[in-house]
Amino acid sequence: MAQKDTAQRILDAAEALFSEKGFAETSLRNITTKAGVNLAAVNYHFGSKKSLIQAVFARYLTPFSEQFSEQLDIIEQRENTPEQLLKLLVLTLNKSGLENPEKFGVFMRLLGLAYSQGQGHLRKFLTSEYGEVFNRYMREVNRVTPELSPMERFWRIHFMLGAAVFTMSSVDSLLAMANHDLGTKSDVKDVVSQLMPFLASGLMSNVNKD
Amino acid sequence: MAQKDTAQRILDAAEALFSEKGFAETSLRNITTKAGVNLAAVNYHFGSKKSLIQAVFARYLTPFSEQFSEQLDIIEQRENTPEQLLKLLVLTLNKSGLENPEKFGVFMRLLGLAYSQGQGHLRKFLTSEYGEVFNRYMREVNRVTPELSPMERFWRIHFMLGAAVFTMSSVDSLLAMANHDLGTKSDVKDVVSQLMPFLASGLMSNVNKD
DNA sequence: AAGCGTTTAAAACGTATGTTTGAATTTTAC
DNA sequence: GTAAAATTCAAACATACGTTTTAAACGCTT
Repeated sequence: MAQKDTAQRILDAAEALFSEKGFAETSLRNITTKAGVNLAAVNYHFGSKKSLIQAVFARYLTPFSEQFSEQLDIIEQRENTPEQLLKLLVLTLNKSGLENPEKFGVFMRLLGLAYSQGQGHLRKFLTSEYGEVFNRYMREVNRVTPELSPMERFWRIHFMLGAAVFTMSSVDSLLAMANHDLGTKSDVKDVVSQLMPFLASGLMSNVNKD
Repeated sequence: MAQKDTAQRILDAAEALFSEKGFAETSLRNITTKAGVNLAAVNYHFGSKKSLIQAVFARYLTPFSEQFSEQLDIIEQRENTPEQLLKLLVLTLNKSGLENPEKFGVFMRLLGLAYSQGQGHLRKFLTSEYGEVFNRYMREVNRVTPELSPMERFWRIHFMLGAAVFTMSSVDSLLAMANHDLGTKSDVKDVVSQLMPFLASGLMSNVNKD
């Protein structure tokens, strides 16, 4: 293959621009210019803009879901706490190429976009491709929260998802704001370590734990 | 004025389409067709698409922020609890034309879009127009959570914001999903009454309250 | 080094967008 | 009732988009 990394360059440029401006607001000309490749290269390597969007997600999610699946094999065979289940998530994120805080923010922003700008084709692609692993995780959540009614559990999960995705989507700008206004020097790790007890506390709200 | 409600019809159509598909994905031709008005009417009445977007937000936020400001006048002169401050928010929402659960979902979805698809001009418009009221509310939050460090408070507020906006953005489809899967008959009111203790619990996580 | 499949390149295509125009129409005001 | 102003309308404008096309350049195998 001549200059094998053209597809990679496109993916890099696309994910950066998507996470900054969204899918519809990012043109193929934007992407190819930033990537330093010809306009037609996108359609040559990926077929269409839609497929490119899916490929951007797949590059993150495929290694993640593989790692996650392995971890699920383990924890499915032991008793766990809600905190452990949360920790498993961030641990797996760190193990699948997302240890870089910058990459992590980009990924979460893309995840947020998948929800807010979900273009139909993306929703279908994600659930058909990664739905099974997600369901396995949810089964574990059920196991560790037997005190919650199905309705309570359903909504609290979504509250948690919202807090995580929403905050992490703009974690860089929020960090800049916080560090400026409060004179601190926090980073993404600090935010995550604040987020987890928040989520755990919300999930177990009104549940007597002793 | 000839047929005074043309601007209103445009706003109605625009807010519905924006909340469904986002700003960039909604064309002026979409909007004017749905509104049953001429294409040029948007530019005649609002000047541009950007101004139309701002007008859609203003129609909700201006009455809300007025109501909210009055409520702040009251609670600023007494001691409050975190729960009361939360309740004040949903109470004011109900008092400013958002008591209709359907409208409420639309508004929250727009709010989510303002974050994820924030087009710059929107961010500037919102902070310059409603920033002051927001700051007054934040000052009250500071007062009722003296146990929290500024950093803890900052992040927990954003976690709460995320949980609320994210969930309420897609509250209709989530409700449909929940009611179908769990065989329940919940509505938006029920979700809000589940959300509030979740948020309060997260906000006060690790704070000894006795 | 010749040939062949793969990749890049420039250009054009068709379509859709936001906006502007200028005339027709309606409403308002006197 | 008529002139003036405000509004509607159909049409065209210029621009940007995703995609396709055709030819040139490249890399590998023989």
